[in-house]
Amino acid sequence: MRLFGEHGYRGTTITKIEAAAGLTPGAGGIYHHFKSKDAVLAAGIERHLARLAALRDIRRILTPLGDLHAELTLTARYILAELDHEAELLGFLAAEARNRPHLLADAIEQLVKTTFTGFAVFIADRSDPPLDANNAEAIAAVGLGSLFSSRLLTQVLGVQTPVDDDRLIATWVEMMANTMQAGTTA
Amino acid sequence: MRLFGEHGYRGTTITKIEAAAGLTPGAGGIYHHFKSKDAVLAAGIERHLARLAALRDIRRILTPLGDLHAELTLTARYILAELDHEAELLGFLAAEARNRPHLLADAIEQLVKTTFTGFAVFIADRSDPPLDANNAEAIAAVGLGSLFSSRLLTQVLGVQTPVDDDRLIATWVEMMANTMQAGTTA
Amino acid sequence: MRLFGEHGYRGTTITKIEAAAGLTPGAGGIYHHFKSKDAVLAAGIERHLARLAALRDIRRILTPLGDLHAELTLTARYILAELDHEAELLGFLAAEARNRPHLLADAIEQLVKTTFTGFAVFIADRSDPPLDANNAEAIAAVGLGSLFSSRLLTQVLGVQTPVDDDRLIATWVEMMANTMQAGTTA
Amino acid sequence: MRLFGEHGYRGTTITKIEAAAGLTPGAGGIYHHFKSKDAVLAAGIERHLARLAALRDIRRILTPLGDLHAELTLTARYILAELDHEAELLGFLAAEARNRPHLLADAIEQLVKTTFTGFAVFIADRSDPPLDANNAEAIAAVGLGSLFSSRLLTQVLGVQTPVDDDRLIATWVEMMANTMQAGTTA
DNA sequence: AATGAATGAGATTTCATTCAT
DNA sequence: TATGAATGAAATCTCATTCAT
Repeated sequence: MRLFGEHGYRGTTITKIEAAAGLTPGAGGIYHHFKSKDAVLAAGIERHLARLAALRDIRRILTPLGDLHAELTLTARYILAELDHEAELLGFLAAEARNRPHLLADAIEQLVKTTFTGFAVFIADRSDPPLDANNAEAIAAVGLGSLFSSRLLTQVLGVQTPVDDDRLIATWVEMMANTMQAGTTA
Repeated sequence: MRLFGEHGYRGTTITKIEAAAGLTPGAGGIYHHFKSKDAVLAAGIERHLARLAALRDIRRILTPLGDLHAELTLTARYILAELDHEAELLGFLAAEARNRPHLLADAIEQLVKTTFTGFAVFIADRSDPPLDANNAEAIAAVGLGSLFSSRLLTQVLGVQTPVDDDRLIATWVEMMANTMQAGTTA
Repeated sequence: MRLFGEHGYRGTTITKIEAAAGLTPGAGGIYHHFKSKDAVLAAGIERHLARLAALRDIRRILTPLGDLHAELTLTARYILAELDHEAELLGFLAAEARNRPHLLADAIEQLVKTTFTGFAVFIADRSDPPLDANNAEAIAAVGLGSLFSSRLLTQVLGVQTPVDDDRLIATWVEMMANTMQAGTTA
Repeated sequence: MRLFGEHGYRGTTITKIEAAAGLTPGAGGIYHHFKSKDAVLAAGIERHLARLAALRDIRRILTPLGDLHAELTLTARYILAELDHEAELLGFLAAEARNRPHLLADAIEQLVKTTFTGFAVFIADRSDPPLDANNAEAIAAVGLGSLFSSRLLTQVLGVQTPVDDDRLIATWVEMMANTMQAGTTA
């Protein structure tokens, strides 16, 4: 998966995979373990998905601490950490999402959608006054977008953001908390 | 560039490019116009960069209208429109950023950094009370991130976001305005 | 087709074909002329079939000469000559008929069936007294079988028959004429 | 031998043979029983040859019954039955005769020549008036050819003959008897 | 400027065979 | 005797690039 993440599907040759796995390069040794190059990738994605599934429900870490700022900070840190942990998968998704949708649709679903929904529910619940689902969804989109973006820019596009994590998180928490407490959106 | 954006560098064969350009596929006709496949790509990127350069300074559209909400709405629309317009380039960047950094480093700089800096200056100036550069930068990062993310997710990862543009922009404007007027950050 | 006839489908490597065609062996040059190895074979078979089609109707050479012996001798010579001419195709058919029925079904039809039917009609017509279609068919099967066999044994199985063509034909003509004139079959 | 007959030499992989033999496919288990793939085939052919050797002399079934028609019918049935019984070997011979003559030359000799010689002797003896060896040989070639052909066409080329066995044999017996009793050949 | 044709390099995959366990 | 694992060799096919016309 490291190779796939770094060089994309085509760029990751069977020969390189074999070399990286300690097999004689070019001897076709992986074919005793996987049916095809596609199958190697599928197995790699599967492994990542299994891990993601274990952490599927973001709400598990969104337990009320009584302090909204603390909760938001924790959430932000958690999401960034997760994205970092799945950097390989993310890089690969970015490079190949349009080429191999069949393999990746599920991976993307899990990486993005559940997080999004979970966060929207959290926002609706913890806002004061409580927000309707529509507004909560929109706020979740804006909020998560900021965090995703931070990693997509660096990990996918290779841009170095001029704001470090601590500052980003602090600002983000402030903005989210403001929004959830003022609670007035269109 | 459409081909490069859709299929990546390796996936875009010289033969396909020739076919798309009205030359006989496989006859090597492009080599009368470009020195190599790399040169075709470089020229394509160049063209996009030229266009971006013309729009380089986001501040040109951030002229004070007197109404912060209106200004922010305009800004958001403009940025999303720009990202849509450069979808091909964006797609290609995502797929190949790690493979061909030499060609793309500049493109990315221009696409992201200038927008970012310009927006940060706008935020610093229009906040009430005025913010220092540090805080403005962090807010710009969060704000722009949301917008970038919206396009990166759909165009690069192929995820369909459950919030449409109008709602996203409205919410985003609200949050940004709140932040810029309350002005209290860590 | 010579190569396919001699070494079968798998035994005829693209590399050998290229070498035989004056291309650099192993450089994939045929792929500018044929889509795949299968297509090379298909084109070869097509060419043979076109030739067979031109000679499709054996009855054209079975014109009445007034002399049954002469007619039969001519027929035998003609059929053996045809089989010799299509030796490559025949060899290939024998080697691959069970592996690649899709490509070869037509070829076999033309090589065998039309000859068979045409000959049966001739027998029915020229027998004295005339024979019904059933009997004529059976005699055609026995008669053509002898001739086919002579070539199948040598060309396909590599057996050298101890009887030369002239003697074989003379005997065959005698037996056929006997049968067609005595005319009593079960 | 079933595999070799169905898929040819190259098409029959060691892996398939192992699977069919109840060994773990791909583990190389046959190499404890045979030195090489060639040796597996050689042993298979050997076994068939042993069987053929037992039946080597067609004359054993050509014992005079006093009734020529009956004797010929029996002979025809016997030969067709033998060819059916050795269908696997026959199929393999057709597919590989030109590729692996070293392994098969003997097999073919035995399958064809002894039958041929035996039958020629029978014809010479039982004809009335007795025929010289030359004529008998030619008649044997024509006669056996019809029977061989019937099986070669169906088993090797996959052609369905429009004449069933009973009718074929009846006609064949008639023609052979006619010839052996009229006895006038060129 | 365009094309038909070719080619070196390299990609994925298959397979007979070997070998330590 | 059987197996998991590996490997050299080779097969089909792709592709960027060149070149004479």
